[in-house]
Amino acid sequence: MVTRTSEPEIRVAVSTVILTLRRARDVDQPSLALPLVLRTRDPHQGDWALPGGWLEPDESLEDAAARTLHETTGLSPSYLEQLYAFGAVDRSPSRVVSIVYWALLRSDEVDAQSAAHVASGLAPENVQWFDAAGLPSLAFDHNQIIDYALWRLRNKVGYSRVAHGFLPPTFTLADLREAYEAILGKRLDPANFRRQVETSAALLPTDEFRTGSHRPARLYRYDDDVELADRGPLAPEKDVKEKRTR
Amino acid sequence: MVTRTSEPEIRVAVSTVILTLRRARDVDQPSLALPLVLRTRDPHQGDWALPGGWLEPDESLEDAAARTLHETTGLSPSYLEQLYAFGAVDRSPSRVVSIVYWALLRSDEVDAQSAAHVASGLAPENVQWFDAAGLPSLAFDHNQIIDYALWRLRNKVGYSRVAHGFLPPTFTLADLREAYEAILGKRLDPANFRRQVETSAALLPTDEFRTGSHRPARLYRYDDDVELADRGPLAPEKDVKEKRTR
DNA sequence: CCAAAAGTGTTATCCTTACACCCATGC
DNA sequence: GCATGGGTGTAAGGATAACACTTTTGG
Repeated sequence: MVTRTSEPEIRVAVSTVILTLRRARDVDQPSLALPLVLRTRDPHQGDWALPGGWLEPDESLEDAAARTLHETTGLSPSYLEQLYAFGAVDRSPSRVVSIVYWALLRSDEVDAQSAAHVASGLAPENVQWFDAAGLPSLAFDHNQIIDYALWRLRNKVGYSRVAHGFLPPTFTLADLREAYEAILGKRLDPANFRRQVETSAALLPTDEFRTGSHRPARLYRYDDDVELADRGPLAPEKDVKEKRTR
Repeated sequence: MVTRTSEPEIRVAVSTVILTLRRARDVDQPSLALPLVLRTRDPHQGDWALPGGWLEPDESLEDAAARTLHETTGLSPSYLEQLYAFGAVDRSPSRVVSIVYWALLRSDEVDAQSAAHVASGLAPENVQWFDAAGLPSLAFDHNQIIDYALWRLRNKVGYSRVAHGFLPPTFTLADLREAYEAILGKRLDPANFRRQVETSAALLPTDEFRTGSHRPARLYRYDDDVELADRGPLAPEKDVKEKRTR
């Protein structure tokens, strides 16, 4: 067996596709949006790119994703999961292996965290939010990466509760359905949607109702006790900790 | 924005969980097995570990997985897909980010390639095949990694044709069903299984039959023209090339 | 003929889908 | 009242699962 040692010219970076569901003015349907960072140096100077940065020796991949995302955008996601490791030789002039994560965040949290980021005096002028449909040509292979993240989100919304990442602790079934519709890009029957989420038993009804227009709608919350094996043996540590303290 | 540069102490490794379906003596049901390599140095000297090695600067992640797998075991898989990037700080004494792949290979190819590997004079005594059920305690986090690979295989067999990786070009429906049964760990109704794969339209019947015992069984082959979006926008390059030359 | 696997038929059940319909509130 | 979204009912269609049954070979 030949023993080899890695050369230092391979660097490890992390990037994050962080999505939110925002309701544009004069549009009733919310749509997916994500922040991009304007590159201020080569390679790809002047192009938009995913927020990210280099992996530090003393932090895990997920920690690095959360840190670099926060440093560049001020955001702290409500959901964070590894997407894929991209390592083609020619994806960057120097050799970079990028571990990409995807994340979700409520739009009101985006607003609050962005405001706090601006108030802290850091430079936000390099960050801009784009509608996920109709992106410009991005730096590196980031268009392909975002396509893959959106595909994963569309897939996963069917067998997990990732939509939770877009919603406040309590929400109406119409809120949940709107999130599903925006993710899947198609309208869903309200009656059938209600029965499907009810039989899945992942939701708990509360005694509260949202009033303000027409018939009040019951508020629901997610049942944290429901086991869902959407990540298999790679259980997120957060869940484990939550269970321990219960 | 703070600019950081990665320190050279982070190294990138690749490992591969390569599975085969082998029929043990005196057992009618085939079972999943995988090769492990005995570690000859610290850390974890004397423990069994996944085949792998360091990423070289001029090769892609997938190329590195195929190369290190071949160097350590002599095997060339029929199916190869990225599994996950593992990067916990404490998973190794030095900082190593491991990009792990999972792969499939027919047992007769395993035998042929292993024999060729031995004949070429390389050291095979460090490699041993283990039944996927009932592994010993392995080096690093490799037990967890294998659990995740098996989970992915069980999931993916339902909506893709990964089972193809265990089968020769033509095969009977009983062959295919045996592969599914071994992967899923449960018996399947032959009648219903037949109808499911027939309606999925991923199989083409041939004019040949396998004889030798009882009623001859028709041989089928996979229909390469069937599109399956099991990897989303990350289409393997092999498929693209095949389409171009068609 | 007999055993056993290949292959077909049938039925119950569940899930999905489409859509009619009633309910409760703001205006 | 009436428009509108919240919520229930219902029936058709398809997928699944269980299992009886027929076919075709080797011995």
